[in-house]
Amino acid sequence: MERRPLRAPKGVEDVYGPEAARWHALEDRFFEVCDLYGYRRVRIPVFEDTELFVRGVGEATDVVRKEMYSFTDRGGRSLTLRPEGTAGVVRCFVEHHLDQAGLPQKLAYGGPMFRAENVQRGRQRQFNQLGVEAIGVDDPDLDVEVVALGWRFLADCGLEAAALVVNSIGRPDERAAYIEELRGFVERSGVAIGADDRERLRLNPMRLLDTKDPAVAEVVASAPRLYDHLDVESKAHFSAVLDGLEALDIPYTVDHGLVRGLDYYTSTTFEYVSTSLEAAQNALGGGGHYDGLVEVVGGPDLPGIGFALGVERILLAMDAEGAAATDRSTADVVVLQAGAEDEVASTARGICDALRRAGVRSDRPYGGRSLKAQFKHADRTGARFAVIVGARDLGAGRVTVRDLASGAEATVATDDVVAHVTAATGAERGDP
RNA sequence: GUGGCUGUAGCUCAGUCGGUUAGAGCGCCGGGUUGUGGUCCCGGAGGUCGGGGGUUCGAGUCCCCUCAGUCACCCCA
Repeated sequence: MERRPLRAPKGVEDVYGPEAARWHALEDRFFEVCDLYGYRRVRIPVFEDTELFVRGVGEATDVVRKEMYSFTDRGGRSLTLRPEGTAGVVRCFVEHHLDQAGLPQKLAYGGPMFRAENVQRGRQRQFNQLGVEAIGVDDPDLDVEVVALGWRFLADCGLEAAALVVNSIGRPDERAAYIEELRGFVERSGVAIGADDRERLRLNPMRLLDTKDPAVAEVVASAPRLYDHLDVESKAHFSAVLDGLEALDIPYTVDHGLVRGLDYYTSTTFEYVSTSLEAAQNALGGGGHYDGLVEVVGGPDLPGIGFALGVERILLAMDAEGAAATDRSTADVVVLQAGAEDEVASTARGICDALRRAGVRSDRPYGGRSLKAQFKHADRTGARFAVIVGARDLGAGRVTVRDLASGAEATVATDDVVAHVTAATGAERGDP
């Protein structure tokens, strides 16, 4: 039989040890902030009907054209591992008629997303996002709330080198006229257009606005601006959003060249970027309005706005800024055995169980090793106390409790161990 | 898909001009102490030198191929 060690597939990664604790802390913090803002958790599937993404995200997008993990199931259905979260949340909203539960529906989600891309720093094939969606009400103040939620969360993460970029890309009808004008302008300019940009011009001319080609960028810089083609209503909405951000002391920069990669975006769009990361992976997250999406998925004509943040990117930014990772201990108490007598083992087992039932994180060094080795194990867990169970004290119904930091020891009746330990740890926490 | 860089112990890495049995630090296990950890001392386990082929008396070292990882382009989180 083949014994070659198996490795995780390219583009996925294991998270373990202190790093896993960091992830959980980050996710917990995110949902706490969501709770503060009234966004309720929604759990949506990891795979969906392929059609959802083709329609929702858009056929012309890179995501749909070449990055989807699609497969056919045994029933012949085409399914796709979700490349992003918004389409699924909106599908959930439509399918369960959540509009009947009152608008706006404010939802929060998180989890892995999948894109068949080439791997590099800050970009995996399975990556994790945290996001919110507010569906059903068109109000610039709701835009402000969504943008603020993400901003405050990033601040909670200790990210100081974060920046907010905002833009408005208007409604599809406003864009249609502009796109023709842009295309004509670029063609008339006579600039040499590379293969990449030619493709963009054909499929998704808006993307030309963030071209990497300096010559094209120069032409685009002098091209007419989309923002100037927005009507009074759209501009009023956008300036109301800006006013709201200012009122909340959230710093932003307006970039009329900010174009997002997914087709469903309309109106307000924004990105959170880290100035402590290289440009290739400086996007911590982004979002915007998606006013046609609910209808595209088969629901009523309702607006929506949301964002998604990349967990890996936030962690990278935290590393770059030197934000401390807290490495929590895995036990408060470790119950050791001096000797292998049955009574010693069963007492140790019982004490450990009693501690756990009392809510004290407890562990035992299994494997019948030397007391010295057991102490080393206790050290590794970061435990505060070691309880030593051995024949010497057990005859008197007692065990030893050692404070691993100070070395102070107390001899305690086996029945009093839980009270002794909870009193000591409780006093430290300041509990009554 | 394209290009650069890197593959030696669990981890980080050294390995001279091609030369005897491939090393170090950390980590792990054991002992010093049969009831006491962190420090210290001693010992031990752990390697298809990414894989295959070639050159050579001799290859971790040179050449070719290949695989993997990584960074970057594109695009994004």
